[in-house]
Amino acid sequence: MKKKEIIRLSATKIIAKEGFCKTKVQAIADDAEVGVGTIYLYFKNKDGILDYIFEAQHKKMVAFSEDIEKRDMPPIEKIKKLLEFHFKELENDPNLAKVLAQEGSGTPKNKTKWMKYDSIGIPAIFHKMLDESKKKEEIGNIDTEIFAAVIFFIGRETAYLLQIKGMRDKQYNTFQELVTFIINGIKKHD
Amino acid sequence: MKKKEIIRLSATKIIAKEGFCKTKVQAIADDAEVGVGTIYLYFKNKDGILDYIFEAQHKKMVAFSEDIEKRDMPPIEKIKKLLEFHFKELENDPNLAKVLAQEGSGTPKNKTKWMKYDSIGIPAIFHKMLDESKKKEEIGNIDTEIFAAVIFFIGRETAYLLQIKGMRDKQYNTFQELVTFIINGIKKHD
Amino acid sequence: MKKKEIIRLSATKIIAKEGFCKTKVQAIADDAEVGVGTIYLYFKNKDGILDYIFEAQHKKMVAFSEDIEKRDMPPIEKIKKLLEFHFKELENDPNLAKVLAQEGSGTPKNKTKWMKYDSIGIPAIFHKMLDESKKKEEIGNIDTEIFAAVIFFIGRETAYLLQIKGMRDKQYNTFQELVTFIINGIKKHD
Amino acid sequence: MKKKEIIRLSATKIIAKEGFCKTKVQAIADDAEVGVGTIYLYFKNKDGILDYIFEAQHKKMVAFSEDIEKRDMPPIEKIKKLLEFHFKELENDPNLAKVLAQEGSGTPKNKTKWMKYDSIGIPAIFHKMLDESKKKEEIGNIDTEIFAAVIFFIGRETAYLLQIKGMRDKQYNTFQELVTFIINGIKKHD
DNA sequence: AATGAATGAGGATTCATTCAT
DNA sequence: TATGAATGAATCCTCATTCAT
Repeated sequence: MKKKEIIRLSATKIIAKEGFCKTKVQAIADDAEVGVGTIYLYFKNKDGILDYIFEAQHKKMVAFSEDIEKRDMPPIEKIKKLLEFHFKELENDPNLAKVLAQEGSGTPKNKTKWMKYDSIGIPAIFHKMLDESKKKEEIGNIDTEIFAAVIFFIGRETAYLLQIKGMRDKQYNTFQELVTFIINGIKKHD
Repeated sequence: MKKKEIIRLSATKIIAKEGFCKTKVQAIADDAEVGVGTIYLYFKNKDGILDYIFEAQHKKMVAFSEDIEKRDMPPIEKIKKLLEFHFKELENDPNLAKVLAQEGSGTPKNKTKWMKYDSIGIPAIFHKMLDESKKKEEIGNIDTEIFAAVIFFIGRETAYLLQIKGMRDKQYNTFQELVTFIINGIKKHD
Repeated sequence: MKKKEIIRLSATKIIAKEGFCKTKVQAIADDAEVGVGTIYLYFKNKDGILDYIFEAQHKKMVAFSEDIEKRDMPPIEKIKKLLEFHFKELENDPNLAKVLAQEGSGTPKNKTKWMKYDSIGIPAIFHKMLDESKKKEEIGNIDTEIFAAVIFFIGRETAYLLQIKGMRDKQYNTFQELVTFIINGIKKHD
Repeated sequence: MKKKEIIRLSATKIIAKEGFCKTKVQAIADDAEVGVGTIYLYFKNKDGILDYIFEAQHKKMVAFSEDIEKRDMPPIEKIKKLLEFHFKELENDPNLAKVLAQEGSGTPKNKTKWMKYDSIGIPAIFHKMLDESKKKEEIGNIDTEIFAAVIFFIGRETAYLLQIKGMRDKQYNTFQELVTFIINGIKKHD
């Protein structure tokens, strides 16, 4: 694997455990089995590492959503598919889920470029889908912007919670339940 | 007001803006208009300040939930009441919402006593209520432990989001919609 | 003495011995018998210390030249007086002389505020005096701007040389000879 | 041209602009269009590059002085000739002038072999000539050792000043004036 | 001979904490 | 109680130097 990716994975692991602020660049270097200096060959500074973690994940999500957009299905099904992908990703890489949840929740001011873009970009995808779905009267009269963000964070938090609480065995069910919960929560009720 | 409370409020304000790690004790002292040394009269260390913020809020929540428990009403109504209180609190003090959401999401290892207790204690209350509600078949067959935590965090996250996105005007509606969303999401569907 | 002055003196001593680049802030702190942190209470950064050394000396020189300007004497006498003061200063504090000579000779780009002002300001004083003297035909038709700078540096270099070469005993004579040398060098010769 | 010479010229250029301490070996490599590693084929370390710059110039000066020594002319004329050569060299390569002036002024302790030798060797030549001249009573009763060094540095400093102040057009005259200044300064006055 | 990716010792700076007043 | 000047451990980042290719 490329050195940059090795560093990204080690950083994700350490930051998940310690939190970004408490993570020492040296610790990442040690885990990645490279010298500290090497990290600075691939990243401008410590923030740059976190930024890259967000960038990598963000690009994956966007690629998937673009793919889904092309397909012909009811908007609410698209939302379901995206939710499933979103959750599946976080389920597969719990460290990543932790980092995205923990470090993505700062004030915009303190966010790096991709952190900002991530917490705007992904919810924006959900937002667009929710609007479509609302137009077709599949879902009730909710504030789609806020709900898009809420849905986005529910996934991250849950992946993180399962991890924290050592409930990895519960994961499959939980994510399915969560998708149902969200779909039920937003569907039009008479 | 007591000095300790003045410091807590200043700390909440600054930490909300900067994040705990980047917050300098000096900045809190400046905002509270006391000397740095004074802070150390009331708090053992920097972590102690954050701990106290969680402690204060946690105690409020517990007091309310104990009050509600005594009353006679269907469990799902209790959940609704607690949710409304939870949201109302965060709505009234957006800085507090930010701090609780941002700093509450660390690894247990890095959490101070009350931070841990807060994210165990409050969800535990929801958990108990959800279990009762499940027994009475008001809600579907969900993993109540996880959902308790999810619901707890949805509140924090949303209060925080509204604040960040500068949508304070949307607040009243959003919180109502959110209560509906959650209640619908968990209710038994045929 | 004020802490800031103690630090300035220690810095002058160490920088004279090691050169600015090789001087460690810790070494200055050790010599001044203060903590490293203390230095940063009084100076913005390492450069700030050097800057202050130049500032302090510059102000002394300007004060003396303003004093001399008020007096009534032939311009060439004023030059002589200023030269003598200039040399005397450097003679009394050889470490200072070294620092001013060594670190004052960088590219403007690398100079701090007062370093720049010093190597412009002091020669400017000589320049003005030389122009006056030239008008009165005391001195020959030389490029006064360049000579002002040359005279300025001769002093610094010489003080420095005497120090380096361990010829402190020669000092008194040398500086007198140097004044004569310069005065003879610039005087009108038939 | 030989690689070593290409590197020497690039180093002279960069060091003149940045100062030795702030010059990065990589920057020299870039300017010389060679790899960093290549530099270490020709020079033991960074100091070695500076040393070589002094060595090259020193050897030129010594060659000329040896040539002049053989000729039959009054000592003061020899001094004049050497001064002219000294100035002409620095005039032709302003970057070199800067480097010699800036980096030649360190404490002996920090000087590399040739840096030391340069500021001992060249002044020694002047010293010898001044002594001869003094014996023939061409010049006054000055401390010839100190004046030799002073004269040596005046040249470097002036070449450097003209460069810094962007007065390249003034050069020819200035150097002539300077020779006159020095000769007048040291000549016997009745 | 030539390269440049990799290294890690070293140094500037920060900031939580203390303690004399 | 209240203060803030002083401290120094801790940490990011740089850059001279090496060495496998």
